[in-house]
Amino acid sequence: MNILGEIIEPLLESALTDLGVKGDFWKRALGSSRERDQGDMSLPCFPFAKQLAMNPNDIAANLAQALFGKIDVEAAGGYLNFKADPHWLAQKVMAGIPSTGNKSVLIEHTSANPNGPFHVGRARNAILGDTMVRLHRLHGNQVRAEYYVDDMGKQVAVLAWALEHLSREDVDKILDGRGQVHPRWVGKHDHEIVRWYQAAQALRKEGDDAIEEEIGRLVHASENGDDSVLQRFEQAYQPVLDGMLETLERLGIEFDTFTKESKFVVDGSVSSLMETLEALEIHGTAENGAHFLDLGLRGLKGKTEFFYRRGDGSSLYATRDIAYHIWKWQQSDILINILGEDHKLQAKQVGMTLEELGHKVPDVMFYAFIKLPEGKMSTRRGNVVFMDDLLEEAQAHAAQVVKQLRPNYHSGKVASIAEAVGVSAVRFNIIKVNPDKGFTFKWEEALSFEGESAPFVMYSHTRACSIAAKIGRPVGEYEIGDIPDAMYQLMRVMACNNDRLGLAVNEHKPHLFANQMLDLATAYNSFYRDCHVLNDGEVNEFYYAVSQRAKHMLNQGMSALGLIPLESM
RNA sequence: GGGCGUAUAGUGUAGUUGGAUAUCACUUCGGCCUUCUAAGCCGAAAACCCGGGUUCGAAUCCUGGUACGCCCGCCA
Repeated sequence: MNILGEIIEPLLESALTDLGVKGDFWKRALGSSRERDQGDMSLPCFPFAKQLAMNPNDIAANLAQALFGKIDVEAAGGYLNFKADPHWLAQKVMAGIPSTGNKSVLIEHTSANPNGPFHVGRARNAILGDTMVRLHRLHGNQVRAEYYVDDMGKQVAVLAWALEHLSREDVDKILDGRGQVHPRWVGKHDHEIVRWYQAAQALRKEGDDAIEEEIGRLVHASENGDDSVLQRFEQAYQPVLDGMLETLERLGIEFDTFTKESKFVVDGSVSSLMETLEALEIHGTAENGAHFLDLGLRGLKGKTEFFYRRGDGSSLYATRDIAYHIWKWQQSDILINILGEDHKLQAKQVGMTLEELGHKVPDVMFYAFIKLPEGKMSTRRGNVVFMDDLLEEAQAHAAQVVKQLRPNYHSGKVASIAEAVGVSAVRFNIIKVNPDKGFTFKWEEALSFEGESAPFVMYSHTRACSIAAKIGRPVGEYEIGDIPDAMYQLMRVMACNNDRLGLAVNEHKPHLFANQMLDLATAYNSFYRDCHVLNDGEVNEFYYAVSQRAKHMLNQGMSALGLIPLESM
C-alpha cells in the first residue's frame, strides 16, 4: 500500500536513525502484511539484530514505542505491524489515488505472418499485447500499438505464388479433403486463402525445382525491394491480414499503426545498417561471403555467430528487425515487444547488436506456448483450435447460461450479453496466468464462467450498476461514517489498485492486475453482502458513494483488461 | 550435447524479489435465495519435484539431479 508506505518511511527513518541503524536497506523489507489482522504493512526487525546487538523482539518493541501516537503500530514476534486508519483510508480512497504514468510507449505485438487464421496459441500474443496497451493507458502512459507486417520473404512469396498459379479446383485437388473451411467461415479470407498456402506447401514438399526456383526469384526480388513484386505480395496477403484483424476486432484489439518490414529495405536503412555492422570489431565473414557478428566476444553463450547478411548480399529477417528497432527508438521513449518464447535467442541477438551500435535494448515480454491436451498446436496436423471457433463457442455457451439464468430476457439482450461474456471470458483466461508458464487449453476451463473468471468480475460490476439504477440519481452529499469490516477490506483493496497496476505495467505482468480485479470483485461482494446501500427504500449515502467508487474502479480495470463491463447480465 | 525457461493440494494457479499460520479457484463434503442480480456468499478437507548448501529465517538464493517446454537455419 504505497500511500501508507509514504507516511511510514520518513517516520521509520528517523526512529531507526535514533536507534542507531545505518543505511536504508530496510526499505525493501517494508512490505504488505501477510495476514489481515496483522495490519497493512509490516517490517521484519531481524535484519537489525546484528547491527544493534539486540534481539528482534526488543527492537520491534522499541520502535513501536518511538512511533507511538504518530501512527497505528504494533510490535509482534519481531515484526512491526502498521495499520492504516480506516477513516483516513476511506478519505484517501474516496478522493481518488492518482496513477503515475507519463511516458511515451510503443508496444509492438501480434505481428503474425499474414498467412492464415489465428489459432488460440498465436492469439496469446495479441491478447497479452493488447492488455499491456490498455494497462499502460490506464496507468497514464501515452501508448502506440503497432503491428509489424511481415510483407516479404518466403512465407508471403509462397502465398503469392499459390494465388497466382493455383485455381480453386487445383487447391481442392491438392488438399484432397484436408483443411476444409468450416461452413461457418466460408467467405472469411484468412480461412479461405490459407488453403492456397497449404496447397503450395504440399506441392513444394514433392520437390518441384521449377516451383522452388520461381519462389526463390520472388523472395530475392522482395529482399531487394522490387516494388512490383512487393505489390503482388501485398495483394496476396492483405485480404488474409484483413480476415485476421476481423478476429482481433471481435476481441477488442486494434492497432494504431502498421509498419511493413519492406519499408526498411526500400528506404535503404537495411543496407546502410549492414555497412555499419561490417565496420564493427566483432564482425566476421564466412567462406561464401556471408556476414556475421561474433556475439561470443560479448558474452553470448551457445551458438555465437549471428548472421545478418547472406552470401548473396541480401539481408535476413533479424537484420531488418534491427533496422526496425533503430527506427522505433526515434518514435518513443520506451519500447516493448511481445514475443513467443521461441524468439528468445533472436531477441537476444537483436538486443546485443543494438547495444553494440550504441542503442538501447527494448523491453521484451515473452510468453510460453499454449498447447492442447493432444500436444502441440499444429494447423498442419489438424491439432488446432481457431480463435474464431473459440469465440463462437464461448458466445454460444454464454447464451445458454444467460437463457437459463434469466429466462425473461429477450433474445437481443441475451445475444449481446453472451457476446460480451464470451469475449471477456476468453481474454481473461489467457491474461490471468503468468506469461512465463505454458498452459494446456481445455474447453471446459475456457468456457467456465464461475470462480476466477471474467463473468465473476463482471457480475460484481452489474450488482453495483443495479443498485445505481434502482436509486436513479448520482451520489449526493455524504459524510464518512462507520466503516464495517467488509467495507474496510474493500477500501484496502481499492487503496492498492494503482500499486498493482503500476507493478503489472512495469514488470510486464498483466496477470497481477487480473488478480487485482478478482480481489476487487471479491471485496465488493463482501461489501455488498454486509453493507446494504438500500434499506427499505432508504439510501445510505456513504455506502452508495463507496459502491459507486468501486463500480467505477471495476469498470476502468475491466476495460484495461479488455473485459466488457455490462450494466446487467 | 549446449543455452534459456518452468516445476506449489486430485486439477489449475498466486506468492510484492529471503520473512510470521503458503494465495485464490475448480473438484469433493456441509450450509445460505419472501432482503440492492445465488454467474454470488459462508464453512471443511487437501500442496512447495528430489538431494546437498548459505542464513536468525528458504517455495524464493547457491549447487547437483529429475521431468517438461522452447531454442541452438546464410528460415521467418
